[in-house]
Amino acid sequence: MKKKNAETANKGTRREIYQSIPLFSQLTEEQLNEVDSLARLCKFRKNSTIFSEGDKYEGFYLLLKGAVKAYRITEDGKESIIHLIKPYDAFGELPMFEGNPYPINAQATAESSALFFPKNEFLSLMEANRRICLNMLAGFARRLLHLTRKIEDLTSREAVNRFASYLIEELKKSGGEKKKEPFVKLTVSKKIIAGYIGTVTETFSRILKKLQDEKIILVEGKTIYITDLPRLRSLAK
Amino acid sequence: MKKKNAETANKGTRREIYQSIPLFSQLTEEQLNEVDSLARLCKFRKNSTIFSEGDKYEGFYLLLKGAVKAYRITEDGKESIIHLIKPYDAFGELPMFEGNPYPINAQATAESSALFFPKNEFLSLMEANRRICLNMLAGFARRLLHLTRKIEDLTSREAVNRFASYLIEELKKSGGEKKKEPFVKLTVSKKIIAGYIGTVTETFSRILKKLQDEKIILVEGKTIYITDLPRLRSLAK
DNA sequence: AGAAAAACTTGACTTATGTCAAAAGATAGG
DNA sequence: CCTATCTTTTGACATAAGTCAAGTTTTTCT
Repeated sequence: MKKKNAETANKGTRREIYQSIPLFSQLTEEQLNEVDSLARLCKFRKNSTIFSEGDKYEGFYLLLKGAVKAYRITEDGKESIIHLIKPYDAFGELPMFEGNPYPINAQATAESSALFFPKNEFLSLMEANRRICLNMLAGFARRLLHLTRKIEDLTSREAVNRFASYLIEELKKSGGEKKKEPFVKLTVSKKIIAGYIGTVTETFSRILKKLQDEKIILVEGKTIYITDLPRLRSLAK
Repeated sequence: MKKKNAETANKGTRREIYQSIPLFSQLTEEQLNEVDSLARLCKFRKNSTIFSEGDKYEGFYLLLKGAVKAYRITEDGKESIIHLIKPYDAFGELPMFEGNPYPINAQATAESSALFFPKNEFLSLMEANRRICLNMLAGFARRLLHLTRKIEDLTSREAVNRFASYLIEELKKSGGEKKKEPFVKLTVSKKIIAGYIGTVTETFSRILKKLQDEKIILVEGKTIYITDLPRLRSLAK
């Protein structure tokens, strides 16, 4: 069966995966083995819910493949996207330290697989491993900084600028910055991106059109070619 | 001299202060002594800069008295307020774990005093004290959650609603929720609050007027009386 | 392949909110 | 106590962006 294959394949390369994740970097072989012994592989079909706001907290996840959106539903029924989770990002670690239920919803926006780390076991591991504590603190600090920047974005700039920032960030992540014809492949729907940059699909659609008219980007389905990186940069400021 | 007085007075009550701060709660007497031996009392005059973006990281602060704003200046010269720091809040801890300079500016918006904890000494203390690590993780987690909510606010709601949320939060903090005539005393200028809720003074001024016209609040200088808490709550949703 | 459901685009309209300008109030220093 | 500075208010105006509605395109599923 295909699934079994994927699973064993993953097991073979887990070591490498762990080492590329900030949370577990700087751990010894032995410590990585301990970490690995806690991990449980989970698969999620597209659109399936991983956890919901208010669910009893069980532990956190480390995305291996696919895409996950972390979101909340506001009182007036609108969806607010907090985070777009990419492979090798951890999610759902926040409640581990305060005994509260999950504070947000997590849904797979594509066929995904993730490692699950159960709360209590992981906490014991942390008790014994200061390195993991410090790494996790560093990870939280980085995220706090990132959110801080996002707030800045939301208050001080317009949707076009926020999208420009988003594109450049994505470009960096994919390493396609230096190519002569840089492009970004959208891994999630435009609706989700719109939500993430804090606007609605209609406005997002108009932004794409405007940027195309000005020959800054070229949209072909889910691929966005950046035809004028300097100007995109200046929009992102 | 007056300063000396204040200093010794603070020293006498530091124990209580530490115990009321989440970061240091659950520490033993002995551990608190260690913490205290690192702390250095600092005074800041109104409008003085505590640290600036890009400054070499030295350590973090714990505000005892006064008020501090954490902010950044965006490319186009506008100020984006990230955090309004109140007594017993810690600030400037983020870079401790990654060796980067201060990522934001901190300025006293009133006569303030704070305890300073130097980075390296505090890190050694953390090495020895898992409890502090876990408490700090919990603190970071709480702040991440808080920022998350703030982002939600900024994207999905209007300035009036954000201000209603702000007022209710302040009311909670001051414990004046149950009084028959609840009120909030603004500790910072309206300009700063406007920035914090993501708008400009003019809009903020209009919001105050509108809420007064609707007999939801009554503004008297720096004091805001809440005359219709249920309706304010429904605005905050 | 073909139908049903999503996802996306486009247009017309409304509105919250930012900007500029000017005046009124409040505050602090000499 | 008075002047200079800073904060807050008010008005007029411009505009980014949300909403509603109706298409069009793409994806998904049988």
